[in-house]
Amino acid sequence: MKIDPNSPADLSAQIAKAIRDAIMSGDLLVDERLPSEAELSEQFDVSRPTVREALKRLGAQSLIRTQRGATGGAFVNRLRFEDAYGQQITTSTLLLSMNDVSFETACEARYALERSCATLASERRTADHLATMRAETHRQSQPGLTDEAFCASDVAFHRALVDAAGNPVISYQLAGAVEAMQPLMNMITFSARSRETIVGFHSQITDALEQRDGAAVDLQLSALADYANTLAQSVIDARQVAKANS
Amino acid sequence: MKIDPNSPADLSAQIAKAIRDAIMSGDLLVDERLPSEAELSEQFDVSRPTVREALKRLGAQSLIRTQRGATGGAFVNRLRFEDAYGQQITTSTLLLSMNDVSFETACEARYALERSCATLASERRTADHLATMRAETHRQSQPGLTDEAFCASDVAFHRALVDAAGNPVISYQLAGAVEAMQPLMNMITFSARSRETIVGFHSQITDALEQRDGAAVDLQLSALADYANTLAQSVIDARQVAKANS
DNA sequence: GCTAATCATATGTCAGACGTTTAATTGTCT
DNA sequence: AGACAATTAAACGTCTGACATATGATTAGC
Repeated sequence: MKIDPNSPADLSAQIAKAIRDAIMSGDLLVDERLPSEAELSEQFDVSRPTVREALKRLGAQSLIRTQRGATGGAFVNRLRFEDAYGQQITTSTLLLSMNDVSFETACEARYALERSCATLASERRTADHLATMRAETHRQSQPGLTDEAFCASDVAFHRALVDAAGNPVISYQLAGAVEAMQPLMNMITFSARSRETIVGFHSQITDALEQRDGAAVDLQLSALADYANTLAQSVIDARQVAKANS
Repeated sequence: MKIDPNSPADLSAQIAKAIRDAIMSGDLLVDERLPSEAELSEQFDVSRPTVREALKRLGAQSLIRTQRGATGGAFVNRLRFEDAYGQQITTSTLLLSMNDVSFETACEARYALERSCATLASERRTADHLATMRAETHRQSQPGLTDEAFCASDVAFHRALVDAAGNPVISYQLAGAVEAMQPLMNMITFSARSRETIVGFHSQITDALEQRDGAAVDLQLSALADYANTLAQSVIDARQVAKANS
């Protein structure tokens, strides 16, 4: 673990990189304790605040955790899927909003990826998954639900579908694709009729999953994707008309 | 933007959260300049090092960038897909290695997700994509290639396939799934014969893509996934035998 | 009017100090 | 001897104040 002392600036970035590399290469194992901040500052020949900035960088990526007290310090963190979800969702959401990704593109990506777990999900779905999906579908049919709550329930439904595939890697990768859509979905005002249509799709998907009919799940997801796009397009059209009239 | 001054510790985490929320909610726009560190430390009523730690956290997530000098400061960063790739790959790789994800599970996820862009890729692939894929396939058939180089080329091939779908969101999501497999693939010693088989799959996939035959692409990917699993299984079996004999 | 020196601003870094948390050690009492 | 309480030490969390450095803006000089 060494850094270049002559390079212009960003010592904390260099230190963070050195430690990150050590973690990724296996030089530092999970739950291993890093030297104390004082020791690190001596090793790298920098001040303690600089070391701390480096450690905060790593902490932000969940690569380390810190503990106070006598036996405290910085420890290599076992990165758990649940921990990574949050970051994944944050990043995906910002990517969509900051790069003017169209609803269509995001929707296409989401459903293309989600369809990829239709087969696995129909093989492995448990009663729990079905129960969650039915419960969310039922919630979505309640009158008086706000659009935000409807969208949140929609996300929960699809999360259950993805989790039914029983593959944590898939669940992780799709967390971003599914959840990052929520802000885009929120621009849509869901009429009673469109909610009814979506609830219908959800019911059919759940039924197909119960019967372990992967092809039918895939088909319904595809149809749902088309419908979501239609809804979004009508919103966009309406806005254009409004703009033209103003 | 306010924080709770009575809470026990981790002021920098609270400040980072406050700013992160401001960015995600749209209160802070892309390329907007944050107050200077001195101003922030006054606003939040903390010292400058604490503010700096918060800013480093955000910098680690590429949410902000900093610039030195008179008109410098911290700016809300436009998160680009290319910037996000790196983090995505780092996180995915660590998730696999730290959670004892089996080759089978990772492979299943990777190919399930990758197959989801078979249809789109066959509709949208350009001559460039095909050229890249053929070039990588050719490289893979060169004798004397190290296993690492073979794997790297394999990744490049699949990246081109994914990019052919022409959807940046899909490319981003799959970057993690595809690249994170590389360390796992590296445990396999590719015999001349197994390389030949893989090259054969790659050729057929490229051919199918050229003919815009999405179903065939899907089929070949599926077969390739099976073959990769077979290879990995033989490595695992061989190790078990070796262990039993030792 | 244009170039060059100066200045102001803001980040990058350092040194030293104090507070707080936490576990281990020590000391005392039963 | 054993259990509980007080002390101590290690480490992180934070603060203050300072200096170094980069960079755009300003000003002086030609």
